[in-house]
Amino acid sequence: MAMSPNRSVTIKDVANHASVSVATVSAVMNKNKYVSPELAQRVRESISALSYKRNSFAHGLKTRVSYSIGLIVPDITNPFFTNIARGVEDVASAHNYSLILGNTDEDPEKEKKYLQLLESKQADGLIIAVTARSHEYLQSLPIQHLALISIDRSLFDLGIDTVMVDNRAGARTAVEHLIALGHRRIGLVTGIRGIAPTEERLLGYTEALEKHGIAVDPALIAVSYARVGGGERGAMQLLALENRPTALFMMDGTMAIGALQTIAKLGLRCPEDIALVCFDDFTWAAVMQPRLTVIDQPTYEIGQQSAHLLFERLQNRKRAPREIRLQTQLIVRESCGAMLR
Amino acid sequence: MAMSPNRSVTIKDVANHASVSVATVSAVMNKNKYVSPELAQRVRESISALSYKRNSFAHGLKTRVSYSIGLIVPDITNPFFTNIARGVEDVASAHNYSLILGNTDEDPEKEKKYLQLLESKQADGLIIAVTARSHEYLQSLPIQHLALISIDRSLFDLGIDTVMVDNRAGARTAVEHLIALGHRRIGLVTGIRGIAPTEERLLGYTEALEKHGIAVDPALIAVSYARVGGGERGAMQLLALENRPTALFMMDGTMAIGALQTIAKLGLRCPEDIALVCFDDFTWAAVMQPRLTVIDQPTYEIGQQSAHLLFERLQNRKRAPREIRLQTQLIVRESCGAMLR
DNA sequence: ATGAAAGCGCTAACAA
DNA sequence: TTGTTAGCGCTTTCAT
Repeated sequence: MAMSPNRSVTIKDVANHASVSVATVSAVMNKNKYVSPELAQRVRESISALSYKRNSFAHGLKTRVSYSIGLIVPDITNPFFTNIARGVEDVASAHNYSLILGNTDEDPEKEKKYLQLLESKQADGLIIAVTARSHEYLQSLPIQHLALISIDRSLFDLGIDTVMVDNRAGARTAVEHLIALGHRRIGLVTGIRGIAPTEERLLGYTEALEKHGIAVDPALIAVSYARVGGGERGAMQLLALENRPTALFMMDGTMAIGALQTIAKLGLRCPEDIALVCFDDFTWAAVMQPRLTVIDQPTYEIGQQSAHLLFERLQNRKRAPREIRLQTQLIVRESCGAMLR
Repeated sequence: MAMSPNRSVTIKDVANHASVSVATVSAVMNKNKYVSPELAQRVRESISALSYKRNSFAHGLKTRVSYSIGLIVPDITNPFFTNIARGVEDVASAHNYSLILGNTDEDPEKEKKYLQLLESKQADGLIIAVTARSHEYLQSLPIQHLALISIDRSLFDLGIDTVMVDNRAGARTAVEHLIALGHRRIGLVTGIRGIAPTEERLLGYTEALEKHGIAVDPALIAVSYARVGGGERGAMQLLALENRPTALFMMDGTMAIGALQTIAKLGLRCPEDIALVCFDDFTWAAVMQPRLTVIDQPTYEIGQQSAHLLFERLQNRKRAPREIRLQTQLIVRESCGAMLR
């Protein structure tokens, strides 16, 4: 597609300009051999005079390192992943690595496509929130080449470094908070099944109910997807019930927005008629109506830590896989109704 | 940093496996030469049998195209840029290009660093929201190599394709809306100076006031930066005035969040005591308190269009530079006080 | 219709 | 201490 542009400055040009060999130029650039101060100086001057920049194709062809890593998430537009991306990018950039971004929309086919792209680009590493049942692709990857870090979803069983949140505890906390507030019929709107956050939060929800002797009513569990529209749909399903829940636990922040809209559309009030708690905090949570009670996830840290893990592994391929579980935090605001007391 | 991994499958392996020459393999991959159907088939089988993926270093070294483009924005965490990124990524991905992301935080030094990174990575193109006065770097870039598209901020004067919004009209609309609502003392909180959105919106603000015979009061203009904290600070500066404004026009959505918080902190109500209009809409605008009256920018489209422009230019380096101005849209909700009537 | 081989720009082993 | 050169995997001209 792109037309071939004219030649740019090569290491040979620098060598000629400084009247040294290309090996010498290479040596000063990589500081991996002794070069006399005078020559080194001359080379540096030529480099800046010609504003030479190393061709990373040639460099990578030789060394097999690309100085770039991938980040594959379902949707960068979800603030949860936006903040993760920022965290990853900040540490990648500090290591002089560049970040290649991909959105899967939870579609295994798109995931596969990005994986192949990154493989052919020889990315040194990859941080990925895998889609549901995508493990077979991962297995077939030349994993020894690509340092792999799983985020949000666990691949620890496959021996892959993982950074995620304690979903079960988070969900338990949320539901117990609602129970403490007197709720017995607590509706749950989940994201897609088959990914760790959904399954673990589901478990936490169940545990909390059982612990307090409340039977789990399958009718109160709506399976949906992590978008505003998914929240609207899931909330609608539950609130349309004859014997509708008095509280809603939404598994994702974007879904909580949707739930709020559905509640309003039905002419109900939150928290007076329906209490609401959700995962994910927002920068603007304080100016929402009602102000959301949330299970806050340390999003930026997830990004940071996963990138750290990645660079660690790049340096030591054989260290044992690690699973980092970050803690969530209940932030009580208005939507749960606690302020009503 | 990364250790050298073991060899992967090369074109030579495929050639051996299919008992043909590497030239033939290359020909079937690139479909640029006649290859007999039988050989082509054999090659294709070998490729998938060995799950061969072309080494993009070698490919790029030869062809000088990297199939990757850069996107440099101030902060991906600002929803305005998040949506742009999604738009860019979607079309890049459709072209089998990958997207390299960078955040500048409006710091010209960071911008320079990314520019160099992308140059050495031989990115085929770059979509950038330039920082204030960064034009000298851009000039020194081997622009003939790198297709450049400017977004949000204009570089059209430099002959560079530009996609932006009609800031002046947007600001005028916002301010006239406030004037129509009876406001005379309209405070303005700007982002950093020296970038087109700030300067053009400032112009629109001034024009609207003058058109209605209202003198521009410099005390009502606070210069700040596009973050929640920047909005808090800017709003505080204006609301602390003895003769404080009755309405606030915030140049950015994140700043509007900050303004709302400041208004609340001062014990004022929006819109009853202070009316508010801002640039940028949010997915969750409908569930904010108050619901924000905004000048909506077509963020996703900015991303899409800029990427289209980029691929267009990649195909035709010499077409005349184009400036695309997208229109904004006033969305009247509660924060302006229009609903109070 | 297919293959041999040069060469893209760089690194690193080896020579001098 | 510095330079010569092979070769990374691919594309493409030129032979055959």
